Amino acid sequence: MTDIKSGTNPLFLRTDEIMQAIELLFFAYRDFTGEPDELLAEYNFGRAHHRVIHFVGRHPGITVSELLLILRITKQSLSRVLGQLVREGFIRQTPGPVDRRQRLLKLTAKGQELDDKLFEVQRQRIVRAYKESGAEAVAGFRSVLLNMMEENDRQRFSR
Amino acid sequence: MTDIKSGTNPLFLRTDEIMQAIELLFFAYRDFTGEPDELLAEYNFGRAHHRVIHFVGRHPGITVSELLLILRITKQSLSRVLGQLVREGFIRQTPGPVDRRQRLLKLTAKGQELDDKLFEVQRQRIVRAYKESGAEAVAGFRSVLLNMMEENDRQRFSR
DNA sequence: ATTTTATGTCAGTCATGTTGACTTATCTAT
DNA sequence: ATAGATAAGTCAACATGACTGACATAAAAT
Repeated sequence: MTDIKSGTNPLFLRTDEIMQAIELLFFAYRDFTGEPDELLAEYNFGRAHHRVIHFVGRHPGITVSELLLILRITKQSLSRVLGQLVREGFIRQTPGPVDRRQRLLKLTAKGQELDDKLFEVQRQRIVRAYKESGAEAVAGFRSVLLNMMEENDRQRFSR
Repeated sequence: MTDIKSGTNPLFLRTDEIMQAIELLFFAYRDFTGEPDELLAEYNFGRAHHRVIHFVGRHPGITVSELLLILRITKQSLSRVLGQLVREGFIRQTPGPVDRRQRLLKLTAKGQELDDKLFEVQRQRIVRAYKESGAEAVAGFRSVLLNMMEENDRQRFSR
């Protein structure tokens, strides 16, 4: 049961390797979100706004409940940031053509502009890391992260 | 300048690949922190407590200012969670033997026990992801995350 | 003796999450 | 046609974890 104690444990599964993985994720995620956070602060927005802009940008016409499923937060939490984004003209809501209870979400030109800016700072960091690591490493990076997330979300990445 | 428009752009640097990287990090990090968060909630602790327990566990005798440098938060923020952990007997503070202004931090047996529990849930997720991806993928994963973080923190991982 | 450093504390604010209760409009099924 | 379910929104209260700014104490360094 405890791989830790069995001598046959492959190197990459040893305790200190796992410990390093935990810290790698902590430091990389902290820096990955740091630059966008600075940019968002200029708009008096936070990371929650970023996530909404990102997923609406990626899925134009997404409904509120679909967005809630992705973000895994309550509608009250979403309501606050989404309300701000709509009031300030970053996101537009249109009634669903089939089901008129739905509010389909889309970025406005202003919202798209912010989305582009946010993407650009993250793109630069990722491109640098990808270039320095090479195509093969990138495939490994993708595989490990995919296997680390809950199974039902992995489908988003199948092609 | 814009690699996006040049046709010579390698596959793994294309816009949609970078976009996927952003989402991979979001979903993987969300699930990576989800289980520890549930465990911590039983103690009325949050993610901030986890980080303190983790880094004190990894660096017994660390000083408050060293911890602040790693976490990149203010001492007032640290003070609240550290104070709780000390009052509730998870961390012990001892005056520095050389510089008596310092408070060297160590986990108590109780703190070590929680650290072990937290490590175990994260270990299981990482081991699963590592096993399913293989040793080569793990090397790529490490490389990309290392190159994604700020340079001065990379030294922690050099061996 | 003075200044700097390590740590801690008080007070107030902000962003982002939570629970619970309730409303309105609209769709679905009997 | 009506009853119930669903999509979305709102009000209120609360917790966590970040922030700024001001100030206090003890010990080290100059």
